[in-house]
Amino acid sequence: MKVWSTLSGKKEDFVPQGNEVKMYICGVTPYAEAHIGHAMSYIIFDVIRRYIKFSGYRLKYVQNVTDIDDKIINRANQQGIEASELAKRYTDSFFEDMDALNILPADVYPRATGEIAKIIEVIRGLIDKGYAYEAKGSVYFRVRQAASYGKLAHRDLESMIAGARIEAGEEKEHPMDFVLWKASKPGEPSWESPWGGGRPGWHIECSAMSLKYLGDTLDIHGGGQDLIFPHHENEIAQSESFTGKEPFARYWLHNGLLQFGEDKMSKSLGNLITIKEALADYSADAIRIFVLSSHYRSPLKYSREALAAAEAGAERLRRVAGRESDGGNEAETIAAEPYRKRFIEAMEDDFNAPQALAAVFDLARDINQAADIGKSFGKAKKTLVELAGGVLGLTMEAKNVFYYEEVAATEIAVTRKRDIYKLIDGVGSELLKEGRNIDTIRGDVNLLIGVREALRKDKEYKLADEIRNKLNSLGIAIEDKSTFPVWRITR
RNA sequence: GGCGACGUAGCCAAGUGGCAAGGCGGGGGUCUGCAAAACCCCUAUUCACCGGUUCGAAUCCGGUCGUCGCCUCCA
Repeated sequence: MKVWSTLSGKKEDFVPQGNEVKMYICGVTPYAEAHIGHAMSYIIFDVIRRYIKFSGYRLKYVQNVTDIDDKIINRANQQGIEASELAKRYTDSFFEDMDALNILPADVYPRATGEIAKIIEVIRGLIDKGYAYEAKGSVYFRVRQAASYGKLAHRDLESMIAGARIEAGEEKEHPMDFVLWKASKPGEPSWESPWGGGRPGWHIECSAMSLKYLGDTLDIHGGGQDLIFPHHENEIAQSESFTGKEPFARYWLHNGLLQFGEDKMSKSLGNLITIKEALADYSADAIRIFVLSSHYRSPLKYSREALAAAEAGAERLRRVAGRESDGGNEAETIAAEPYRKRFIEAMEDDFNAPQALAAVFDLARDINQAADIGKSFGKAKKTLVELAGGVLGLTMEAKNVFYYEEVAATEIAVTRKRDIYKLIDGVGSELLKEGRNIDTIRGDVNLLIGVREALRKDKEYKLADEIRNKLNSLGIAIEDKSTFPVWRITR
């Protein structure tokens, strides 16, 4: 397996320290709803994690929650609630989103506010070793002391200062020094420390948590490209200075950022679409396919067209997964191995999900073809579910698909004589309702299909087609299979 | 200003020296009472532009134009 590491700037052979891969992915600061840029990042690392497990490694996955910081405090003040309450609200919401996107939960979700003791221990160690200093109740990291500062972002201190957008805090020795412990102002959330009341700086929590839960050296540390500098650079400086061990993380993986129109989607630009909004319009599978159809290190542009295309592709995979192998000749079963091989080769090469996905789509076509001509495809379907479901994390659940259940002839006869348009109208008005309940129309739709089947039998195609067309325009698609009709809600 | 990435069909997007993956869309066909779904065929002689290296370049080198990211909170 080859992985591109930001630190070396090239593809490297992936060799973990032991057979349990230690993976740390930067989590969120819960002060607002998570947006689809977050979805992109966490889907990518979910797939990477699933693939590593698929290859036979054990794995421990840690993701932090930065549940205290300036933005949380400010927002909470605006809303007149406690910072902890705001953080909890959005943390809960974040977990809901992750679950809805079929992202496997981390093994540990440490919270900054739950790890104060470890954070203080690390800061104290850094002070003792001369890498940090206290000033007016805050503690800063002394960047000049970390010889290799800038190695991840591939910059040196000089060129960073040349950027000239740095405001030198008067308490800092050097403009690039960053805060490890921030003295709290009156009324702000505060924790006791050797330097007085305060709260942890943003970067230190990740160092403290990864050291605590994964040890001095991680195998994979990941996050969005926007975290390379300063966040991950600072993590390296803190962690390696504290432990005296290099490297802090063997492989640094960073995903490209989601763009919205011409700009990056970000909280500060306010041009974001939340995960919940996206899920209201598109299935989790569609969002995953959208993300995985581009390489993880490349930027990706959000568009309704791209999501709609992904949804159509997702629908095709769902249908394949739902096809039943009606026996067929096992000896003639289609070979799934070539696809599996292609899939693995693609993923082995720096997690080339677009190519892996291409193999999945080709396999899907092969299965459909086999199904159409009555060949057996049980094993191939199993492979499809294993790869697309298990590794790429697609649910492939056909939602809102219903099978016609036979209706008594007498009931059909009675309904045929009465106003079937009324039935259709009833179905339509329920479908258009805000909090519509599909269950309430199932019986009526089923009855309409039963009537339609009777009409077709009697070759009264005009009315039969009218029923189908009317339901279709209401968002109910009917497929007349050779055995029995299937209907689905299309919107 | 410094650092970096990218520019491939109508749209999204792989490929990084040897005949241009995949998805969506579009056109034609098979199946069907007709549809839908599925399947089959077609849909980039060409990879922003210009020049160079090479037997051979979308892929390497130089230049031009354009887009985006980071350098400041951010997945």
